Amino acid sequence: MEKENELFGVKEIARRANVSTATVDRVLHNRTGVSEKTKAKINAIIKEMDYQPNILASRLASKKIISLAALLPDVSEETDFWSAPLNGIRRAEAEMKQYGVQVQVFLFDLNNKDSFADQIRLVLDAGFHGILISPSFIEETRKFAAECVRRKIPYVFIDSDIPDLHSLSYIGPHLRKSGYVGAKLLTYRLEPEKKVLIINISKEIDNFNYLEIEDGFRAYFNDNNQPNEIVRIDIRETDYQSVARHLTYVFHLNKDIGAAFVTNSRVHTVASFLKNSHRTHVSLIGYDFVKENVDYLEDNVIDFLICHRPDDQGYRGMMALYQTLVVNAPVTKQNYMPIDIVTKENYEFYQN
Amino acid sequence: MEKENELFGVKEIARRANVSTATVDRVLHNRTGVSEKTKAKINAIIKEMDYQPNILASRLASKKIISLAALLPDVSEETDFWSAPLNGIRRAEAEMKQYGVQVQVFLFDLNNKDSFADQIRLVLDAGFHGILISPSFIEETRKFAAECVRRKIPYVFIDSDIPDLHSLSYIGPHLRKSGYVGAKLLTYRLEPEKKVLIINISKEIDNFNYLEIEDGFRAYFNDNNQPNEIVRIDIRETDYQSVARHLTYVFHLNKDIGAAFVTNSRVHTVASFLKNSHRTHVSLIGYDFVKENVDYLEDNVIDFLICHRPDDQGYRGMMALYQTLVVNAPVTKQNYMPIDIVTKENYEFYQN
DNA sequence: CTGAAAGCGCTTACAG
DNA sequence: CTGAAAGCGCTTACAG
Repeated sequence: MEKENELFGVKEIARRANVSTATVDRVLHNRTGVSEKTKAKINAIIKEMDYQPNILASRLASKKIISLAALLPDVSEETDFWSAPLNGIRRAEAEMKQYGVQVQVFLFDLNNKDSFADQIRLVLDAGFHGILISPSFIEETRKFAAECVRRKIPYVFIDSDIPDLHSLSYIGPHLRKSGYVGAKLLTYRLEPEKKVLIINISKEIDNFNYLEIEDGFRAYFNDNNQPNEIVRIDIRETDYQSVARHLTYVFHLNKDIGAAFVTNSRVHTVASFLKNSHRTHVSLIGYDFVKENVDYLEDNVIDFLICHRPDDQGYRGMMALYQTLVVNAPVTKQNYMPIDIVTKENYEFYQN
Repeated sequence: MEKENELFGVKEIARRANVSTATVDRVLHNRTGVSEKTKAKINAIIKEMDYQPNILASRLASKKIISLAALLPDVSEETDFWSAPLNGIRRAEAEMKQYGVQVQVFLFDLNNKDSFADQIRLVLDAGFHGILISPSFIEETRKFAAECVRRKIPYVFIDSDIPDLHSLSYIGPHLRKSGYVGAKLLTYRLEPEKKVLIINISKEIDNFNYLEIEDGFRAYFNDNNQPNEIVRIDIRETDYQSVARHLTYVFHLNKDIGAAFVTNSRVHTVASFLKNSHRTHVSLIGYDFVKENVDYLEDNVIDFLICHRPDDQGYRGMMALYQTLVVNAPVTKQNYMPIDIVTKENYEFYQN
């Protein structure tokens, strides 16, 4: 007598199709070596059953380990911002380890384009199954993306996006909107005759991110007919002395600056200047939950910090790779993070 | 010849202890029927190996399904707030299904204490392995907790906490700090001679949550020597007519109210009143990302909404139960959610 | 192009 | 108190 009860999963498919489970497995994973005819029959049954593979069993049986790489800027003296995404990546790693997924982290120097290119080489040569990358330099990233496409390796961008590069997913802020939010906060209590200062502190001349933010910032002024005059300054040296020198000059030229907006995490340098020069009445807004900035929040020199959940970016970036490579589930291409507003009063609950 | 290569997991433990894997399994799960001697020997080996069980294999082999219950207020005409935690719970459910975990949701009427008690009965009688609950009514929750403790069922509170009830975890806001943040935002551009209005709209007279929030709100005024006079009103009927009547009266008595703070999600009712009575110059802050409130954000009547990631609360609440029951990992007892500030400019990215 | 058999690391009756 | 054996739902050589 044959077994009467319905079997589960691949066995049931095999029974119905009158083949072995090995053949079912081949079809399930699009492997070669199955006749079109049996393939069609099996696929029909899979559809009919609305078969959902048991990932537990799959990962348990498969000895193949999946290896993911994460390519991020190193934490530097200047900023520990990137420790947050790294945390998120580690969190994802812990969860995925169970499923036979390994994670390797590669760090580069944000002030050194060559180190970025070098690490890309390393990652590419090591043959990872999926890659998370912070696309800090455009041209190098472009080459990287082309190579990944050629090798069919999925890759995810976090923190900033370069569109049209066919990344599996972008996970990070909508920078333009983020600048828009900055402008709202900055003008919320600003008197109409006061000037507003946009400060851009960066060694990279052509950083597209800051331009996006500034664009959004200005858009808010237009959309809301804000009368305030906007003054803008680019500072190419990031050390305190240089920043202070430039700011002294700007404040000398413009007596009535009521608020300042810094387009990145270097806002603490400006805070330091404002404090030293007794200008803490100037509203100050900038980016990122890093220690130096939080200290100036605490000190009432920085009014608001805008943040984009950096740890979640790392976590979700890795999970996006996991979703494609392990679960074989679809992934959203654009994942804009919330634009969080951090103040002296709520920062203690922000980081988890 | 014996097998030379080291085995993995339970097999290796069994080999070293000279017992069968069944016995190892018994020790691993604290089951009865193992002599103290072998138990000690096995435990020593487990420790020595720093053995980590493979949860995949465990869940796959075990036919036992784990069932979790979630007990939440139903979405009502008044508010769809609770759809967000429910979403998070569903998200958790989808992830846990793989591991043989089932989730069942029980809904009660927030305006009906009896329905809360009824659902508690149902949940308790059904014999779930773990329970997530929104402890909306104190006394009933107290009884519920006692019963769970007696039966050794872990339970998690979300959204609001009742301390000293031995819940596995609380996941939700620090209400006092949340009120504090509200005060900061409310006073940020408030002129010193203006009055501030605290509005409490709730049928429940003794709702401890609102008192916590108000306490934090007032604390900010003290800590920062805010000169503004605070006017306070309790409204026991939640319909628009009643609210409008009360507010008309308060605004009649106090000509110089510059800002209003509503201690819950009914802020949209106040917004509606302010708009209808042409008082939109009054700054307005309240709670929760619900449709009606977002509409008034969009309309510039509500200035800020404070939110505590309701979907994450549901998700993390279920995950806490999963951690104890399936992974057997420790769980943080207090999980304060971030106090998020939502504005017209950033709300579109808030909900995911 | 296809299948029989072993195995992933656990758990579960069942028998003693 | 303990163990042999079967099995969870897949995947993987290996053989044909």
